[in-house]
Amino acid sequence: MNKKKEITIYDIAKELSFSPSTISRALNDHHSISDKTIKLIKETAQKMGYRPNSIAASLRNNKSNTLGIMISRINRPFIASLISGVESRARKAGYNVIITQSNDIYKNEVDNAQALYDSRITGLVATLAMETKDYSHFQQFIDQGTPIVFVDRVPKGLNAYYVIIDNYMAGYKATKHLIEQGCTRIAHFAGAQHRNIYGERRKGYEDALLEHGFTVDPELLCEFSTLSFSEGKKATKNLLALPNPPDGIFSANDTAAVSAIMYAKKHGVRVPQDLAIVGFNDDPIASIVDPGLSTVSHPAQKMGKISAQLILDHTEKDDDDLTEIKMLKTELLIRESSLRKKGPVDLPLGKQQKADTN
Amino acid sequence: MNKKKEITIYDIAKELSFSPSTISRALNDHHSISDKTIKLIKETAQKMGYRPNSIAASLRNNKSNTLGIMISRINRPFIASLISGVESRARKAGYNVIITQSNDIYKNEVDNAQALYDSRITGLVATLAMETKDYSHFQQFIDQGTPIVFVDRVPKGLNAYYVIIDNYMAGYKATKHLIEQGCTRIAHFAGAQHRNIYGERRKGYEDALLEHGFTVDPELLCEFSTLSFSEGKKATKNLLALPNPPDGIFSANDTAAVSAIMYAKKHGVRVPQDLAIVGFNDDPIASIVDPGLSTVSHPAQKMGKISAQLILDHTEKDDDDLTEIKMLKTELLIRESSLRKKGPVDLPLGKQQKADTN
DNA sequence: ATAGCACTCGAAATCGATTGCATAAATTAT
DNA sequence: ATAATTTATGCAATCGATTTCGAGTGCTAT
Repeated sequence: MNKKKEITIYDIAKELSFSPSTISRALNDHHSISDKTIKLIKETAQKMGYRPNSIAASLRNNKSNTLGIMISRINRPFIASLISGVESRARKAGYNVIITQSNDIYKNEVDNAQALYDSRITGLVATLAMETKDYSHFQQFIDQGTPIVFVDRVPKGLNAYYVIIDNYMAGYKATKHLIEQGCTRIAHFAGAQHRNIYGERRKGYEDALLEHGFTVDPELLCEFSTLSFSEGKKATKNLLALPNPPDGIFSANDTAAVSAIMYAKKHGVRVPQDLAIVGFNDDPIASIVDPGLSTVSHPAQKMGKISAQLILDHTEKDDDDLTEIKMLKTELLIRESSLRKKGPVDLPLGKQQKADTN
Repeated sequence: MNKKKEITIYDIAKELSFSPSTISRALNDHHSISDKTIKLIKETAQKMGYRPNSIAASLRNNKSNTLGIMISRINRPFIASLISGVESRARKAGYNVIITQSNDIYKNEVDNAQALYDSRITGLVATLAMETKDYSHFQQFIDQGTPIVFVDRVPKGLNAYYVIIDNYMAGYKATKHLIEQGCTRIAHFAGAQHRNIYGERRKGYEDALLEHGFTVDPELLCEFSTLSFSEGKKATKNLLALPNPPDGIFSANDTAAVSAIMYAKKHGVRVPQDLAIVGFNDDPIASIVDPGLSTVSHPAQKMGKISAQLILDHTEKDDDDLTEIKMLKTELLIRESSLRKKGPVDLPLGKQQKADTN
């Protein structure tokens, strides 16, 4: 092996006949070292090719300059944006970011929690796996005073920060919008009901119906386990085969909503005239599908940045109270998939396209 | 603060009147500790709530059980899948994964390289920023014997592993397919030419044209800096306004290709009859846009897994030769955007849809 | 002139896990 | 029965940076 020897502060100390303490202090701009000495030491360090060993520093300081992320799967637009936000904010502050994905499996989430704990992360940003119903694997972080920020899919009642959106109101507004567009039988594609976001979106849907004089028809309420493309397709098929099919669908995500649009189109059901559809998330596919999918947009990147910031701020405080809840605004983006009435609408017109590169 | 004291192997040692050495060995199933003692120590560790401090282990072992990832931006389907593959393979082997994104900016890439180096990562998986032309920030890893796996967007001539696809052949086949579909004036949306993937795709395009008796018309060669949606739209507009507009486009990514489809549709140009289009990557939008976008699919997740595996395998060898090149197969997925001729085609029919969840 | 203070810097302990060397006991081989 | 192993464990150094005590120098104020 041809490994070059690594330069440590001891090497610099020997070179300059200083003590390692002085080197360390100089490199960290400690006030008790003269400017001249600091300059000399930094220049020498540079010249010798010194690079700090952050592992050693982490051990000594008992903190790792690392944030941990627990998510279901990276390969989803909302999640990718969330991570992106966490990473960019964290790195600006000199923190690394470790990612772990559960693939929505509870056991993976527990294992990942162990791995992140063992890495002595400074803080944790977590969205729950679809399966997760027990939260005891988070207790170790709380016991150690390691701040947790739960984002989007969150548990109830843990001593942690929360960064969420108002799912109830978003579901309410989306359904109300469909009603205003003249829909009288509105179906709902719902996710697993023990997960807060799906339960709340559904509640918003139901309340909007009830407040406008409709009833909640169980026939029109489709509960999905994953809200996948194929699940959406199958549900759409069933709905359209009903003796009294719906004329509107509010889907708890865009994937299932898009599958509904595509199925409907293929079978001669006009969107939005025969079937108006609203999704959730504003994934890239929402602005690509034809007709464009009306949907609820999350500020995903922003949620990530805020999550990272909460942790960074927390480490500078000395109290261990962290019950702050940040609820961010969503926006109902109205595209063609739900726009039946011409003329002015009292809601903002959604963006039609999104730029992206590769 | 209410932090519980952390349990270390010293605490276990005191509790059981063993030495810390014995505790350490027992927890690692060292052969020189009796089964009985191992069992006792592990049970006690469990009972006391012991959790290993991987930072301390990393310092002592001078390796971190961490892989580093350098990518342009997470928020792209190909990249997200790549990361997903690295993460899942790495975690199975007990490694953490640190992500860094450059946003295609050279300076960020250099800074991220420093941060990853300072974290003493076991290995690095990297795809280059669009801007990057100088590779000296990778030298420090090579000097230390830290393996680098370059994926997709790779530099030339560094002592590293490579995981790539045959961009030349993919570009050649895509163009040939358009020719076979009857196109006679085929445009190309090209990316920055100093980046290998875009240069190679273009070369494949040009050679396919030449070999089939066409010439390369500079008017039809559009070089993009980012291959974004808006860039694609503008280029399509220009092309269609030509006195002699193209009847086919091979785009080096899907985003620009989809923008071309949407622009053409909006302006009464029929796809594929008047304008056949092939993209690259098989992003989710490719199977959502109408007509479905023919495209070249990458095995992104697999590339990630292979990259992680190369590093894991490398750490078990003791030679420092790492010039292995893995070239993976791509597949031309033919959808409606390029399918002019009915009847049998000598290429496999692409998948029409992809499932995803949220 | 001497106490008081600011400024520079060093010695040594510390963070927690690992491991080469040494030791002692137990088992096997000759 | 004695030598040769094997088994089981401890001591102490080590990884590299940080930090608590000090200690020494030079300067100002009284």
